[in-house]
Amino acid sequence: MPPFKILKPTESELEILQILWRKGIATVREVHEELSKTKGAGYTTTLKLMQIMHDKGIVKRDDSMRTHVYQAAINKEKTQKHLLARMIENLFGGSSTQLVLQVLGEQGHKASAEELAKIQALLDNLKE
Amino acid sequence: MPPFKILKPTESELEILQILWRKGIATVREVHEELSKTKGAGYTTTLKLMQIMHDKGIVKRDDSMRTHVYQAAINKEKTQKHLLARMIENLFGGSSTQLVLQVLGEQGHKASAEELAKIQALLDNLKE
DNA sequence: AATTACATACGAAGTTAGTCGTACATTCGG
DNA sequence: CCGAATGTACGACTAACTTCGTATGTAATT
Repeated sequence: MPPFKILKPTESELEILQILWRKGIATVREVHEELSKTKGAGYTTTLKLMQIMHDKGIVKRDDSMRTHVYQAAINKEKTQKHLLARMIENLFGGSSTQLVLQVLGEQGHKASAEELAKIQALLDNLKE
Repeated sequence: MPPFKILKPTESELEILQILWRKGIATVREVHEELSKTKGAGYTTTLKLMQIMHDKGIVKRDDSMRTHVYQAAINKEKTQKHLLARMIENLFGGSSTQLVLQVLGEQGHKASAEELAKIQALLDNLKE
């Protein structure tokens, strides 16, 4: 499965990936505009990061135009699962249940009825 | 709240913290023995890391003996909550429910009956 | 046509994490 | 008492991440 060699995007790469996952496709400038809202980095910094991500295979791009158009090359859910697994291993001694308990027990955890129902369904499934 | 200035321990630091959280107190050698089970780093590497952690205030130590005795200086639950919050924000668009669904839906999620009961209890509580 | 604006490419510097070698001090077994 | 074992301290090296400046080329404006 060649498309998922990249298993550990850096923090900056994650910020960019999130924008790409949300927008689908985007130019460097568009990504940079988004990024500027919460971060103070120059345009060429964003450009360089996205070029490096391209080298690594994290993003794909269409460079048939002068202004290149980027999109994520790695799957959002798989990336989430992988990083979650790392956290469970590194921070919760390998117990995903501990993590769930920590999250659900948190103050201000708000979930809609539908979401709670989904969780309940999964839980019932696990019970036998 | 001065005791929690350190909010982002590195991966290696987390590995060491987990051991200290479990053992309570430990010498460098004890931590290193544990670490060696899953990692191939030299003794002085572990030593150096723990010295750096001490400089940062992540661990405390008793150096009245020749062999220093270390313990974690930051709270396990607070560290977990903090890093979890970061991940929810950075990777799950702020939705902790999404994260829970992701974890519970994972293949190979194994939990004992007691653990499932705890989760169920929290869930009932949320449904109120 | 000339100037301005905007795009990519890329070298280089600053930072941090992780690794280890080596020096040196203390303790222990013979 | 002497050598081996064990401890800390610390400098240095590598690799990765992030940042930016500058070069260069293309499009647009006037």
